[in-house]
This record gives sequence, structure tokens and C-alpha cells, in this order.
Amino acid sequence: MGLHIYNTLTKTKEEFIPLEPGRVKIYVCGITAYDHCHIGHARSAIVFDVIYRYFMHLGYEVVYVRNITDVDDKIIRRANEEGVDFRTIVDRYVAEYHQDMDSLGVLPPSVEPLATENIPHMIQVIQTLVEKGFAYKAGSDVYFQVDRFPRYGRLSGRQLEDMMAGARVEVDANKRNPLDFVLWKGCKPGEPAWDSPWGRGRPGWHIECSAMGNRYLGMTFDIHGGGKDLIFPHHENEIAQSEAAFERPFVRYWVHNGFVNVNNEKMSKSLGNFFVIRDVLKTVHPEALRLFVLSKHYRSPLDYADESIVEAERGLDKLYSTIGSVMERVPEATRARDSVEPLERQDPELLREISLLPERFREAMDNDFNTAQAIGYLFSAQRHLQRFLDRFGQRMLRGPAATLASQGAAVVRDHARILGLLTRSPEEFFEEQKDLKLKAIGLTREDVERLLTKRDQARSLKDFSAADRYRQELHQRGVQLEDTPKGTRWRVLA
RNA sequence: GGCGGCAUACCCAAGUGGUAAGGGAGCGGUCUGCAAAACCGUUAUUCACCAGUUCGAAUCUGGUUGCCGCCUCCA
Repeated sequence: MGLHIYNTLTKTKEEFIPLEPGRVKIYVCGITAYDHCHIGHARSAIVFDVIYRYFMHLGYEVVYVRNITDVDDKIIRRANEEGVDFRTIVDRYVAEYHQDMDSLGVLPPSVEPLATENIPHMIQVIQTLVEKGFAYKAGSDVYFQVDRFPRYGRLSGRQLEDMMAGARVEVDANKRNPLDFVLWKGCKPGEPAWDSPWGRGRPGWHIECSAMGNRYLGMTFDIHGGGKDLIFPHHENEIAQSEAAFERPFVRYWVHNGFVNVNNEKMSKSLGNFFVIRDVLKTVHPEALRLFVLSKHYRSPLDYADESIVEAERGLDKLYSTIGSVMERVPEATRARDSVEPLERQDPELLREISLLPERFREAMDNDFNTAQAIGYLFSAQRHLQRFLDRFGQRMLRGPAATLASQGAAVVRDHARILGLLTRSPEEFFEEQKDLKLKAIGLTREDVERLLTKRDQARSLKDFSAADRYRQELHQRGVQLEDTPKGTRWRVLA
């Protein structure tokens, strides 16, 4: 079947055919560096991170460009509010953004261009547009004239006339048409500015993506992505600029992710109902957040709720826990390869499940990156694997059983990693999880260990009522105990 | 006003013409000193509602209701 992607431009799922065999060129709109990133940014970043990873998994050479807007009105306003240079603001939030992306396990793109590093190229594109009659100077600004571009409105599915009727467009005496948008903006005193043929000023927002996409990926590239809210006007304007300037199709597949909602309403700066990534990660494991994001299809709205996050945490726990059991109970030197028949005899259903996982997973992901379905298959394989382990009670596994189990764990983990999940060792994960949760409930490891030791002593004296009291005390504070043949384990409930 | 999207069990969520994945929660059981975790069993003759197309529809068509988004900076 091959990979199919929903294309916003055509409103259909289309087979993905790269411009050049074996190579994919992707451009995703990153952030404007003027504030903390919230969960909406996280969703977008995670979704495109998975798309990036999946293409690499399919064996493509991927050129992935994700820009940063480092000059714009909001940044300038922020700088003025704080009485600092715009660069101070940018540096602060870019650094924070990188930390956030890093903690989320979002891979760095191949290129991460800054707008201010590409101004000469933007000026060139604007110049071309002026020469070709698509842009005009008015006052100290340069505007793109939308009615010169016949396909304007195609991406967002609207007619120029309809939008005029909507009339929620700012009135600007300089513009010939209210929908014309600025390419170059003359500066006021004290604002960051660059020289241009039209005087000192700065680029409009939309032009940077046209210029940088062109510079790093060429006149036409495969995929352009971003949040749904960028469809209009940002991406519409990019198409107009690029196609008017280069006279080539700009992008082959437009991919847009849905919003994160809170109580069924879009999470946004203007509504003030947003959660900042770094705050969330103080209590939520980054992979749990990722599992939460990926458990719904990327184009649908995703409602952010504590309950859903807890569910994701439990699910992740379960996956790690099964992988961990396999690692503990399979001897290091398990022969990687027994022939199929002895494995079949161990558990035909499990064998089937793990042999089918790769193609099921691929089928799901090939269907417009259906991560929710892919995750379903992961859990199904996990359950079969855990069931198999349980058949052996607490014993170590040997021979074909060990082989089967370790193959199962490997196939689950390898596929989870395409989604950026199960990237840690189980021990590492459980330790991280403990640290996070202990901090949240205000206990230290020492606190827990102390009570645990007391309980152990009571238990060894068969004083179960005392032991149960200690257990109860821990439980009340959010720590749950789990007795195993290898000692008592504990976890912090969310 | 224009354009678009969504409605699947108690909750989250796949499924887009062939007879309802997966996860959480609940209940019963196994295991356990008791728990917890895990496993087993169980929980939608039904997919907002009403018509229609079809041998067959959650899936297609028309209509109704409800919710959401874009049209202004926004992932």
C-alpha cells in the first residue's frame, strides 16, 4: 500500500511519492521566541518528531527544517515591556525551547534557521515579487497584492470575496486590498532594523518561511507542516509568495496537526488556558506526555486532562514493566536464534503477535501516521508477552522460552522507539518516575526506605499487623508497595 | 455571515462499505500472610438522531440536533 498522507491542500489522503526517490524534504513552522512553550507547542513538536522518525525508519534520507522566528512584533513588544534588547528575549526563549524539546525527546531538526540570519535571502524574494508585479511599496512598507495571485485561498478553502465579506481584517490605509499582507515593514525608531531597497526595516512574518524553505529545501519540497491555525493566513501567504516568486509548486503535501484543548476549548495564549511544558514536566514523565499526545490521531483535537495524563502514565508503566521483567528473567546469553518450531510450541499466539507487529505497525503508520492504532498493537503485543511470562510464575526463562520472550520485548521496544517511546532502560525509567513523583508528594527516598525497613523487620517477625500499618502509612502518602521474591518494590501513585 | 471539522461503551480512543482494535475504570476469579502488580473472565446486537443508497453502513448520500475550530497574533 505504501505511505498515505492527508493533504490539507486537496483534503484527501494521498499516496506519498517523494520528489526525489529515497529523500524527503520537510519544513515545519517552529516557534516565535517570545514566551514559554506550552503543551500545544509540545504536541506539534512531538507529532512532527514522529513523522521525522518514521521517515527515517522507512529508510529515507530526511532533510528536516524547523525555523525559529526571532524578530517580530510580539518579541519587540516583550522587549519594550522589559526594557531590554529584543535579542535578550530571543536568546532566553530559544534556550528554553531547546531545553523543552530536549526533555521531550524531540530530535533536533537537520537545520534550524533563524529569521534574522536569512534576511538577505528574504529581501531577494521580496525584490523578485516587486519586479514581477506581485508586490508594491506603500509608505515605508512593502505589501503582497493578493488579488494578483489567482490561487489565493486555495489551501484554506475560501474565496477572496468571502473573506472580504468577513471583514474582520484590520483597516490599513496603505493597503490596496485589506487582505494584502506585509512583506517588509519599515521600522520605527529604536526597533531592530536591517537595510533594504525600501529603507530600513524588518521582514514580515510570512516571508521568512518562503525564503528559508527555498534556501534550504529548494523551490519545491515534499512536506510542509505546522499547527492547524497556521493554515490561514500564514501558509496561504507562503504559497502565494513562493509560487508567485518561483513559478513552481511550493509544497506537495501540507500536514497540519490539531489543537490541544482544555475543557473542549483551544489552548491558547489569548485565552490564557495554557499549560507550560516545563511546568507539566515537573510532575509528568516526558514519555508519558508523549504517549498521551500520540494516543490520539494527530489531526483531531486533543483534550488535555489530568485523568488522561494519568492513564498515559499507567500505560507507559505497564510497557516498561513487561520489558523489565523480560530483562530480569531471561539469561543474558540467550541464544538469539532458535528455529521457529520450538518457539511456536512455546506459545503460537505470542509468536504470531510478535511476528505480525512490524507489518501491523507499519500499516497503521502508513495510514496517515495513525499512532493511536500503532500504540494499540504495541499494547496487544505487550499483553501477550506478559501473559507468557506469567505462565512461568517467578521462574527464570530458558531455551526457546527465553528466546521468544526476548524477541517479543525487542520487537515491542524497537517499534515503540519509532514513536520516541521506551527510549530508556526500564530501571532508568522507573528511577526517573520515582524522582518526579516523590518531589510532587514531598517525600524523599530516605523517608520511604525507612518505613520500608521497619515493615520488613515486622514482616520477618510475622508481625503482620505492624507491617500493614507501615504499608498503610506509605499508602496514605501516595506510595504503593509491591512484594516480590526479590524484595519489596514501591512506586508513587500519581 | 463565509469556510471547515467532530459526535463510537462509565472514561480515553482506533476503525472510513463486510459484520465494533487498544488502554483506563468497575465487577468476578487466579496468585499473595494480607495486599499490590500481573494474568484470566466479564462490561456497545451497537456507533448523536431521522430518512435514503446497498445483499450488506459506525463507515456512503440528504436532513436534524449538539459541540468545536478558522476567517485577527496563535502549534
